[in-house]
Amino acid sequence: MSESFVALADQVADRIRNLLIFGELKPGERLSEVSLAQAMGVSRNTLREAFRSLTKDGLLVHKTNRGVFVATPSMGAIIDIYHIRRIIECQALRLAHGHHPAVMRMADAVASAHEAHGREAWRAVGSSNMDFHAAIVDLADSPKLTAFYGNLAAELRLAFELLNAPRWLHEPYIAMNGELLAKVQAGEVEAAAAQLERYLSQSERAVLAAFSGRDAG
Amino acid sequence: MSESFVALADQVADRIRNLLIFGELKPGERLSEVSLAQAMGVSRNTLREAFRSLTKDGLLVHKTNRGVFVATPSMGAIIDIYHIRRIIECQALRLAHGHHPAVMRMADAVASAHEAHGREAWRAVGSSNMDFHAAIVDLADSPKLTAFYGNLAAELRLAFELLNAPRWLHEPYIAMNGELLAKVQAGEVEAAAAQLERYLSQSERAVLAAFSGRDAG
DNA sequence: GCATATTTGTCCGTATGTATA
DNA sequence: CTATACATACGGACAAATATG
Repeated sequence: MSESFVALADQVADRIRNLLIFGELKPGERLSEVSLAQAMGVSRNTLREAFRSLTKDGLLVHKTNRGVFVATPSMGAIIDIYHIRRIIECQALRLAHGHHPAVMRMADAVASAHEAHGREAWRAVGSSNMDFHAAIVDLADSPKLTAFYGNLAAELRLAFELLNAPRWLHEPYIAMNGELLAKVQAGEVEAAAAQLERYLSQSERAVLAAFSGRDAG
Repeated sequence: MSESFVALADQVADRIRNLLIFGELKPGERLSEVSLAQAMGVSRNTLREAFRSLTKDGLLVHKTNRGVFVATPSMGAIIDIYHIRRIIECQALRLAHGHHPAVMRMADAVASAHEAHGREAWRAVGSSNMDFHAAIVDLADSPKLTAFYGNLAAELRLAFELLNAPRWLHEPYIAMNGELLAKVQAGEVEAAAAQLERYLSQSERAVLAAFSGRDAG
């Protein structure tokens, strides 16, 4: 349990990451060194180390002599993320065999998305959908790719938070995830990859549309 | 020129990165906070921030209460890296069109590899080869993917350094890079992708063979 | 455009815990 | 087992840059 003791700065980074994921820190918001350090009960130096970690992950942006801010995903960043997702996720599907342990995690994600849909818990639907795609990436059996994808997903989460339309963003994909899962379980990986390609393009268009339609000023 | 002023910790991280790339810091070596901070003329706090950056990149590993060490790529890590390279580079090739600006960088890399080969400068051959593959990734026009690939390449460089057989590791691929370039320029992207797939598998086997054959104790 | 307050960037001293000889 | 060396973390200090009135 106390096996891998993580450094304090890493704990702080994790706490901030959670604040970001749960939307308690809004994109664009400035994070004061002194205030946050005091609020979290750590020194400024420790907090700065945590900042550096999160900046590397693209969750915070660092402006010299001005401080760190919660990253505000740009349209270009979103296009980039979906572009990479098409490359990585579709290829991971092609390499998949139906009895890979990650397939069970895909099934679990579909189930919990359905359950959350019944409760009209749209943000929970979104989380399940993201679990589904993380499981797809895990089909590739690559720790480094999994970690990289985790960063992309976290940044995409910020964009979803910014758009603040969880039902519109997540509901349409519950059924599609189910179809995708069925194809993978049936071993029709090429068909699954082709469908995911269209799927991701549709999702990208929806996000970008919502993005350009937001407070246009 | 002084447009983007980088923070001191970033400058320090870059300097350490260069020491790693040029093999002046060997894999497994420990980096003392006090010594290095003094040697580089910065405070320990600043150095620790740099350490955190490089640890995120996988170039250094952090052992709690023991300090930071130059990463020693494991066999598993190398397999992972080649696995990801096949996914990313081959797909980037498939998406390429022959007049993409990155194609010129591929050609430049082939030319400088030939030039270095004439001088029997094998490490320079290796650098050119890596430039060639970085250019392939740039065919995908994805800043985040380019950055991610840069991390993989830096870690792979550590492995090459560890093996210390630059000619054996790099010479065989000069010609292959030329063939690959020709196919891309001719628009035969699918053939190029197939060839790169075999190419990378061969390279992986060579690296792993050298890896298991090194000081087996 | 100027003076002032705030905040970051960086460094130092030091206390504490942990690992190793 | 003791001693030493080192990483870890904290708080204070000051200059430089930025924001504010």
